[in-house]
Amino acid sequence: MAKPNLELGSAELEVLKVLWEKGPSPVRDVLEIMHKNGRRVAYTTVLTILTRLEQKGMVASDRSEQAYVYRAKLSRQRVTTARLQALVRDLYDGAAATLVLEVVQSGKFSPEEISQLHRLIEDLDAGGR
Amino acid sequence: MAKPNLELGSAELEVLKVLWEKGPSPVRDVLEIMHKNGRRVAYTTVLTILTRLEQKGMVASDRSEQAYVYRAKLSRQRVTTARLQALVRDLYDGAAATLVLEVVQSGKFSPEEISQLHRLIEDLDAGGR
DNA sequence: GACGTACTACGACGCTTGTAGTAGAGTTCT
DNA sequence: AGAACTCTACTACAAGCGTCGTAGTACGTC
Repeated sequence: MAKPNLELGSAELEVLKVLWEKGPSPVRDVLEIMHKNGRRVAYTTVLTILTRLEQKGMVASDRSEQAYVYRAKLSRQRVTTARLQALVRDLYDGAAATLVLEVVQSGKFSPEEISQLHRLIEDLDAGGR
Repeated sequence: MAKPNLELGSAELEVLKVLWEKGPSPVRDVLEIMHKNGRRVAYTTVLTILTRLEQKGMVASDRSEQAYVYRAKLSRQRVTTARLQALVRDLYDGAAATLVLEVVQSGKFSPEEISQLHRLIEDLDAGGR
């Protein structure tokens, strides 16, 4: 199975996100959700994006109903980790810890998030050995 | 001061990375380092990229020597955190901890790195409250 | 069966990015 | 001075992406 190229534009990502959160949806629904999120795009724009995503193998469509229903073929986690790994690889030569260090030090995390991270890493540290 | 748009293409990022690691450099040096890294590009390509980066305000050039010497105007950390934050915002509605969880679970960290992260987060957790 | 409505197919356009060639200006060597 | 070399400015071009219009098709309603 060919590894799909996981590079996505911002609009493509936004459409995918709707699919992840709402599950398989027709174009109309995707459009409405994007409108609710403050993104003003035309119906045909969403359709075009979905068509392109399908060409890239990232979504699939079913035509049992009147309109095509699109669903994501890649999990959010898959896309996320691929992107992060690319970031780590490109900018840090693979030193993931360094990146996390810088990110955490940037101070953009709330205290609750830090606690959450703390627990998270602790579990990993304990479970991983 | 206008907040620069931190969106960068992969080639632009690669050039910036050289400047971060080697410090201010003329085009020729950047080119040679990229060649050493296995990236076969033409001199003029690097020049074009640097010129564009300068237009975007991400690098500056000095002409005291024969050739322009370019230096990065943004720190690596700045770019990294901006990118990560964009990722978190776009894909996770701001829930950074969730993202980190997924990344760490992806298993791309070595035990040492996990320990390192552990200490890191612990310090933050202690110091932050 | 004609009409309105919804959906899809196709094409188009402008901007960005990756890539590079060519021409011209400046520097150096002889 | 002339040749060789280096550097920059300008131009170009293809691919990718965000955006959408238009035209055609299918379906339900009067």
